[in-house]
Parts: sequence; C-alpha cells; structure tokens
Amino acid sequence: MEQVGSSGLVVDTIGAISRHIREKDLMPGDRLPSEAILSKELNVSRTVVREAFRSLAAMRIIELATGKRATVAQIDHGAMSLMIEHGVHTDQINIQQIYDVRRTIETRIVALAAIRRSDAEAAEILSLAAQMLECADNPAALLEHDLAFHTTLARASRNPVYSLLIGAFQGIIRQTWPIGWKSRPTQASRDLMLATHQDIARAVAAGDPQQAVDAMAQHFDESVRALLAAGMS
Amino acid sequence: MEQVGSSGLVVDTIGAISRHIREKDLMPGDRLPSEAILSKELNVSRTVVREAFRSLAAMRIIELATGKRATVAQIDHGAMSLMIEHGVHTDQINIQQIYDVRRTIETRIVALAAIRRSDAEAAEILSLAAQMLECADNPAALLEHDLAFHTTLARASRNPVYSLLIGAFQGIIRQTWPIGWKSRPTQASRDLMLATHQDIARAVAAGDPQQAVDAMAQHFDESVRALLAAGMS
DNA sequence: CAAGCCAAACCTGTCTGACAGGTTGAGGGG
DNA sequence: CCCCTCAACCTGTCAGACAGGTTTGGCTTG
Repeated sequence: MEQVGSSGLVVDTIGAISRHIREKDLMPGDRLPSEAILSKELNVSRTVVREAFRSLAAMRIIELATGKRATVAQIDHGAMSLMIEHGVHTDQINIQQIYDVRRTIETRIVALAAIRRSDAEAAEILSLAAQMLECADNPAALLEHDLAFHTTLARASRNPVYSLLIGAFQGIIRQTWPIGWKSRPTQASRDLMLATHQDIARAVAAGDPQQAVDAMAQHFDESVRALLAAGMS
Repeated sequence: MEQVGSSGLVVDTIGAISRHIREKDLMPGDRLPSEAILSKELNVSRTVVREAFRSLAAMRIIELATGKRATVAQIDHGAMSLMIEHGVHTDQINIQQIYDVRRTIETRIVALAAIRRSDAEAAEILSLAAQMLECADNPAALLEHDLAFHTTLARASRNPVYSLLIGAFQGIIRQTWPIGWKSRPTQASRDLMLATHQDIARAVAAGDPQQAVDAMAQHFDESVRALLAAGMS
C-alpha cells in the first residue's frame, strides 16, 4: 500500500475498510473480507489490517469474534460510554454538565415517548416505576431499575440517537448515582424521587406530553438540587 | 497474562490500561508507559499491547504518535462523528432523527450561550452570521461558516458535552447539508435562513435567552420543512 | 556558567512466519 | 432429507527483526 495519507498505514487501512463498507453498501451483520484477503488487496501486512480492525471495533463500527469473519456492527453506546467516562475522570467534564444535557434530552424524550410509546412500552415503564418502589431500600437494585426506566423511555421515543445518548451516559451514571442517592438523607426526599418517577410513567402511559415534560423537569430539578447539596459544584 | 476476562487478552489489556490511567490519575497530555514496559508488566506480547493502544486511540482516550510515547488525550468528537456516520450509512439512523436531536440540544445551547457567552464570543457569533450573508452564493463556504456558527454557540454554552455532541454531528451534516440547501430553491427561502442566523446571533449577543431560543426553534422548523420538501422522509 | 549540539538509548511502525484453537461449509452416511 | 464429520479457513497470540522518529544527558563551545 502506498500510504496515501500521511498518518500511517493503519489509518489509511481504516479508511479503506470504511470506504469498502459504504461502497458495497454493507448492512449490520454483513461479513467483511478476511484479514488475509484484505492484507493482500491493500498490500499491507496482516498486522496492519488487524490494528485497523481493532480500531473500527473500538468504535463499534465492526464486530470481531474468534474464528468468524468480522461483521458490520449495529450502533451501540459502549464506546461513547467509555469516552464520556474518560472525560469525567480527567476533569474535562463534570457531573452537573452531564445532568444539564440529560435534562435537556430526557425532557424531549418523554414528550416523544408520550406520543409514540407502544402499549407494551407503556406497561413496561409503569412496571419499572412500580418496581422501584418495591426495592426502595436496595440502592443497587434501585440504580438498575432507574437506568432501565430511562433506557426504556428513550427507546419509546422511537429515535435511536436518543437511545444512544442515554446509553452513553449510563456508565458514568452508574459510577456517580450513589453520590446522589446518599445526598438524599431523609425518607421524604427519597420518596419524592420515587413518586416523581411514577408521575413520569403515568403521564407517558396516559399519552400526555406536557405533563410528562413537567414531571421530568421536576425530576431533574430535584436531582440537581440533591447533587449540589452533596457538594458537587 | 492470565486472561482474567473471557473476551481475550486485548480486551483485558484495554481494561488494564484504562485502570492505570484512572488509578494514577493521569490527565490529558500525561505519558503512558511504553509498549515494551506494558507488555512485560502485563505478560502479554507487544502485539496485544499495540492492539489495545489502537483501540483506545480509536475512542480518542489516548493519542499515539510515532517515536513518542502514548499520551492521555483530550475529549474529541472525531470518533463519535464516525459512529454517527456509520449509523446513518447503515440505515440505523435517519437525518430527521438527527435534526430532532440537534433541535433539542441547540435550543438549550443558545439559551445557555445567551447567558454565558463572553464578549469575544458574542462578536465572533455576530461576525460568522454576517460572513454567511457575504458568501450566500457559495454553498461550500456557507456550509463551513454554518458549522462554525453552531460550533461557536456550543462553545459559548460553557458545557463541553454540548460541544462534543455538536461536533459529533458535524461529519454527517457535512455530507447531507447540500441536500437541504438545494431544497431551498427560491431566493426568499435562502434569505430567510440567513436572516434567521442573524436573529440568533443578535439574541445571543444581546443576552436574551428567550429570543435566542425562539429564533433557534424557527431555524430548525425551517430546516426540517426544507428537508421534508426534499423528500427525506 | 549557560546555551546549544550530538550521539546513544529508547520508542513506535511495519513485516514475516508460526502455531493453537474456533468456525464453516461441502460432502458423505444414515 | 437430515445430521454428522472433517478439511479448509479464519482469528488470536507470540517472537524476532529492522527502519525510522524522539528523547535525553553529557559534552562542547562561547
């Protein structure tokens, strides 16, 4: 390979593989050529092709598995999640900034979900909110149900980009949620949060966007207040 | 290395390096151990370390350069941009869905920008809107100024996550913007778009969030209408 | 003593060849 | 017609090698 660009053979190869996917109009699940074939076609060593594959796999553009050929991947929030976590761990992003973004997009999500949710999704959302009540004294379970609640709402919005973004925040939420929970010391404050989730669920199930938006806004107002009280400024 | 996980040595090594960054509290710019040292410490071959490095570099968590040691990277939208493009090219995401998300976050961005923009940013935003008028008949230049306009607004919001997201959409916007522009056949419709940008700029410069939000909402209403007229449903 | 230069040590990029183990598909047996 | 098996194929990992680019510490020079 002639090293068309100036950034090295691996970068060029990543470009060549991406182009291959576009030009051949490959869809998720479709198989890519084997490493050996690609290295022959592009005139690079298998080492280079493998590093290019790893790069694309890191971005979840392709999927690798032992023995099998690489396949085109479905969009997935795993990589974004790691990027966001990295940003937070290196003090480039703080939790409040994440909450502002979440508030912004989740407010829109519930509006869409209230309009577009299927009946099955409505039931699932109501069920998750109810389950949160039942495990109110089990923080780990509560966290998981909370995440599932917001993830399901995103799915009900029928816009995969919202699902992607909510998923991207999941990793860092998992790591910081306990802070917010501990900062709700009184039973009343914890009950309020659970009640708010139920308000959101009911509004979405009832197909009332305005009420859903109001409830979600209230949810985030509480959360941010709790976070600030915990000294996360 | 004992292959602690079940997904292969490379995945384990990625985890080990990420952990190293967190535990040592490395900040952007800090240098990581060399490939040779890591391969010795983790008991894996240099091949494995290199593939792990490539994966982390693909997510812009670290930065590689020939001869130099790998360094911790600053957050960057490049990887997200590729992921979004992949989603669109493989029909997992469509352009309207992107516009809905953009509308949602950019409305919030201008509200924040109106409150938090520096005087220099206000001047820059006004200038970019003015420049758009000047090259109204040069689509390529217009596109670049448009992107710069929205990017600057995101920066003025003082929330790096918004900058990240706006950056993530840049790649796909660049590829689809001409469609929207061609779908504004009349001079009046094009003038309207340029005028709307100026409205946004003026509202942000004036520090008027509500007016900025209204103008941005109008901008997206127009854009989506144009897109739909172009048959992008 | 300070500023600048230089070579050796260090480091990354790429290639080759090898082998273990997982996957697949064609063809044979029931 | 279905299931099984096995050979061909493919990926994961390792070791060693060599061509450049980078760093650094000591040496030279002013």
